[in-house]
Amino acid sequence: MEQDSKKNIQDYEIDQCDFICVHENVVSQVLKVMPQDQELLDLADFFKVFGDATRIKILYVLSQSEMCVCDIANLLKMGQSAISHQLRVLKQMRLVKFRREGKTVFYSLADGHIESILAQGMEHINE
Amino acid sequence: MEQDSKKNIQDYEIDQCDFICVHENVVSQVLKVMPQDQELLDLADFFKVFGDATRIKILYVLSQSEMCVCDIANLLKMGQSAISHQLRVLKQMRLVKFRREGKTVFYSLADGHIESILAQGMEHINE
DNA sequence: TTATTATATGAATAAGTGTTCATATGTTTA
DNA sequence: TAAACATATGAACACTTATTCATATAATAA
Repeated sequence: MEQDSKKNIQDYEIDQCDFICVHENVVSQVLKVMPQDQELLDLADFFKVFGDATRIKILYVLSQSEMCVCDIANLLKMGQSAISHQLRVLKQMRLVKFRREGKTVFYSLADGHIESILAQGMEHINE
Repeated sequence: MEQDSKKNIQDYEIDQCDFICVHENVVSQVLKVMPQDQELLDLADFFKVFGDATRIKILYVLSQSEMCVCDIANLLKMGQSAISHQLRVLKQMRLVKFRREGKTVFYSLADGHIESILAQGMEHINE
């Protein structure tokens, strides 16, 4: 009996640690409720967009006002190309929207989520 | 008069765009309310921690239950060292806390903010 | 003490990312 | 039409970062 039980436990265990130190009950319970791998990858990609100072600054200034590329570049004291590249990233992740007016393109935040997430982040770091 | 005005405008403008395309009123207004540069850098660093699939997964499993390093490694099918390295990052950003029990170290989420931010991210990507 | 186990960490490597430069696209004005 | 302007984009380079490997540290058991 003792031996059978041990055998089964080892069958479940993956060889990730060199030795057996797994709390089976916890692991199997959490495995059940784990979202699909792809969803967590998407979530990481979403937050990755916030994880860059330039993009954070862009999002912040856009939370104050709609703005064209050149305005943003001037505000952040950065090149137009750098800003344009980052706006593309923000666009792809649907964090900003834009409208064209002649030669100028005005960008703005896509929705209220963005400001809300920024605010929560601020709360955390100011604790 | 006309000339003086133009001169002043150029004084304000930074040479970020090749040509003058700045909306001065917007730019100067937003400049007033911009947080300190360091605060936005910290905010980016904070979100950077969420911008990695491994760390997102760790945060997710810890949102379900306190867990030891080996448990996490098994759940994510990754090496113990990789998990340990990432837990250090999470620890430094005060996203997880830990308690020692003999040889084992149990990690858990530092506070409720974390789950809240994860949930908001999920909302956005599931739209 | 020594052996075993759980975790931590430094170094190395591979993969990813942000900016710059040059240039292309698209719009307006002359 | 050509010239000027605002933005977009591909390529290159420097920089960052995640994982692995080997090893160190720390706690327990023999």
